[in-house]
Amino acid sequence: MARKTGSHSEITGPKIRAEAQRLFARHGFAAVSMRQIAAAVGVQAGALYLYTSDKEALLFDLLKTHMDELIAAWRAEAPAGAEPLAALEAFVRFHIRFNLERAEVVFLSYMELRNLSEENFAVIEGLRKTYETELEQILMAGQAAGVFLIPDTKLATMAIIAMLTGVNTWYREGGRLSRATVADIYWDMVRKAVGA
Amino acid sequence: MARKTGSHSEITGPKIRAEAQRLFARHGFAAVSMRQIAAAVGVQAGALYLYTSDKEALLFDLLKTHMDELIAAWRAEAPAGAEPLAALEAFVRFHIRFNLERAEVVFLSYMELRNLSEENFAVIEGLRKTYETELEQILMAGQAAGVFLIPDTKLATMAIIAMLTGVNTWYREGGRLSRATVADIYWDMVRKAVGA
DNA sequence: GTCTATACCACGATAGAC
DNA sequence: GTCTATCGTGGTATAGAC
Repeated sequence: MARKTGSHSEITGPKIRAEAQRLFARHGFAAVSMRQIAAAVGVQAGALYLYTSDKEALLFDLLKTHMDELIAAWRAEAPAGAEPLAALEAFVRFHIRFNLERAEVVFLSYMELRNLSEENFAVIEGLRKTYETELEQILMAGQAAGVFLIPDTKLATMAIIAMLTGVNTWYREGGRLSRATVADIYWDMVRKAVGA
Repeated sequence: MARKTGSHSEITGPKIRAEAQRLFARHGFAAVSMRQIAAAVGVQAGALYLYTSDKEALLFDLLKTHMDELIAAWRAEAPAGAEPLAALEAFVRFHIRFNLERAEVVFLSYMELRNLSEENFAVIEGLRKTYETELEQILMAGQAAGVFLIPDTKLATMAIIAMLTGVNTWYREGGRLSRATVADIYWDMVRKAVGA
């Protein structure tokens, strides 16, 4: 017996997060209304509050989950005990691939931080810092081993991450270059930039 | 005889743009109301419409002016007939300096493009493309002359601009490094990245 | 050129029926 | 768990007095 209403919490919860992510990425957090999200999910606006305490919590949940998954994915993939050069190459390829696979939420992570409360902002910033430190430690190890020639590992960390994340702003599926080719080219530039 | 009301259009116009830029950069275009802008300027909300046709036109005016000034400033400063290596160094130092000097509107240019109408978006994108082409031509000239070793000048253009613009996300006045030192370090990394 | 006043609409969030 | 209905607020933009 199909019915129009009833219990769908296992479907509705993830669907709300998915639609919110899509709409926030497309139009911006402040420009998207709870009514729009509800319409995209197929429920009434009031029903959203069964799954989230308020609009900001919805954004924070998306960003927090993303950062946790980013760090966990890198740590699962990082070659243990590898030489700095191999570790750096792994990082470059991982960052480009992971960010292209999750372009929407990556975009959110860069654009919508200021819509978080002070406490929630600090949480996301801390996770971002944790991720950046993973790269910086590779650079420092390579510098100490004499295989990299980097004037400042802190600035090199920021420069490399900005450069890699920038791929998301112009890459289009089905364009001139495949993801693998883009990764090859960026790895070439990063390798040279650190003097390896 | 001072009077409370009267003609102030020569002051009010620029003041509206300045306050709008500050508020848009701080809170995001969609999150700032016309009432907030008016309050910061010291007029009533309705008075803003003497200077702008609507809220989006205010944003477009800021971005268009910025892009025009960016391109004009670079063309005024670009060393005429210089070697590719010198031209690239000039570009790197110019981009970092100009963007740090105008951090607010640069931030807007990256964050608020989606709040423009289709036509206005195309105008800004065209100007951005024009600016990027200035760099790409330097890279192509150096590649042709054999002084650069770049796998793909298009990607190198995007990578370098992303890397340089990224300085704006972390640089704080009075921090560990001066602007000049930051420019030195970034120039070192860019120079190596292009194989020079 | 700026003001007050306001039209009109959409917002986030909640209450209570089913 | 979802619905309808609604509260209170604040949004953009305009009208008309001064």
